[in-house]
Amino acid sequence: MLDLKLLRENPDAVRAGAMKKRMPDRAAAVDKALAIDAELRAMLPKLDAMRSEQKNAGKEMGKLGPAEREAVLAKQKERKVELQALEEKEKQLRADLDAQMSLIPNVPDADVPEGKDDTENVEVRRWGAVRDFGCQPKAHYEIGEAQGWLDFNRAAAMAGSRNYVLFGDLALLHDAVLRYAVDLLVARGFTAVDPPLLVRDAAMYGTGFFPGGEEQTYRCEKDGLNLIGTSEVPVTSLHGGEMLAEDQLPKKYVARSACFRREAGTYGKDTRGLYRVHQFQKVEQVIVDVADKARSIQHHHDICKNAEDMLQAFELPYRVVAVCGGDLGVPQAMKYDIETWMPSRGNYGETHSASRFYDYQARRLDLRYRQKDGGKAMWCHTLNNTVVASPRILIPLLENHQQKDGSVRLPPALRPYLGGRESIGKPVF
RNA sequence: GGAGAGGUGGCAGAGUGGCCGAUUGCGUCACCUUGCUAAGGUGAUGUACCGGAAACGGUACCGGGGGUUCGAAUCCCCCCCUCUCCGCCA
Repeated sequence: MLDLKLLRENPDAVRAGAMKKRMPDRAAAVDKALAIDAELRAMLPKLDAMRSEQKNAGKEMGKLGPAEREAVLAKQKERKVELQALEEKEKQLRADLDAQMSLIPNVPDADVPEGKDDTENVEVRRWGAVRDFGCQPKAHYEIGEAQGWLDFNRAAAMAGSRNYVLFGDLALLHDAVLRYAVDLLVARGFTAVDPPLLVRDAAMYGTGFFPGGEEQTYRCEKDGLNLIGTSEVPVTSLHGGEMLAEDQLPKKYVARSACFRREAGTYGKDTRGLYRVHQFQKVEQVIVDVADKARSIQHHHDICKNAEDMLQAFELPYRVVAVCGGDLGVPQAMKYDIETWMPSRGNYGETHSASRFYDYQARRLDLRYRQKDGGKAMWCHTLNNTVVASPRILIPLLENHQQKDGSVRLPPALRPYLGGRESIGKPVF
């Protein structure tokens, strides 16, 4: 949610922001919101005055004698009818305004590149040399199925497409990367969190996934609950409705959770393998801090570095891209994606997504803090980034570290999590 | 699933129809006093919105939504949440 004042003072910037995100419908919400706001403001002074009159006259009544009382009472009843009509109108306008406001996207920062979709994201930096295999490397699913680590058919039979079963050492590797990610972040001062996976609409709305993301979300209609697509939702919502003290900030959380996505509208896209699946595990970093743009940007770099350090420890080549306007979501002000080299795709594939929101989520979540020394109540700033999402990260791990015989070398960082072994798998090719 | 008790400001906790935007305590801030790891005194201290250059004035908000009433934190209805007891259960 944006500040209504920003909308009034600089509607062009907000409208241009929505257009930069390639969301013309949402840009239209700016004008709708302003029109409703104008109508509301036109009636408010009159409404407030009427209420004031009504209130004062009512108070006086308590002190009046029976005769005068009758006269005032009659007058009051008249006013009441008039007031009720106005209040009905006010209520409607406020509801409409709120609906439009919740559609208006966060304004992308100046450092967000222009562009229509992910093909126009701009590379910021690159790390690691892409390995020359000297032959066609195997895809992760070829290695995984040959090793008996992966089964898509049985998964599809019981759960539908875009599902998988991990077995044996791959299941252990899956757990190892997640555990490594949690340990890394805990060592850097983050607090581990195990959050709810089923949340109310308010949490989806508060983090900006609703309205708009309903089609991507599994919903338990009976209970009015939603399966999270990322632990960003419950973790950012943790302090929703609270008034934090400035010296409690920043809050730095690292959550490991299952994530669920319907992937509606992606039929025929990334159908093979572990890239696009309905259910996965993710370790997510979330920061809640004071309303300071420079600090948000610093955090943004820090959480990117956390993810990059992990990829470097995994010895996986990656690049960081600045996500362009057209590929940016509704609530983000700026986003970096980290893409890891995936030989089977012959390209970098998205494995991480680091976003900063400023106070956009905090306003929706009613997430505030009080400034030190008796200062004002302020909306917090929020950020988040993937540390690791698996099984997607298993794609580059298997493919980049595969050996000729189909076994997979383990980077030293992961060995302690797999009994000290230097590789997994037997010769299969 | 059944029975009961509750949800009030940063926190604790009063308030059962008008004198309540809300006693009081704690916390916080300012000033004063005094000094010896401290204490005491005085005052200020919610959020949002509207009008205003500002001072300030006004309105709304006592879990959420409806209703009764001239008037609701207070009465009625629905929903949500928390706690206790019983049942069931990984």
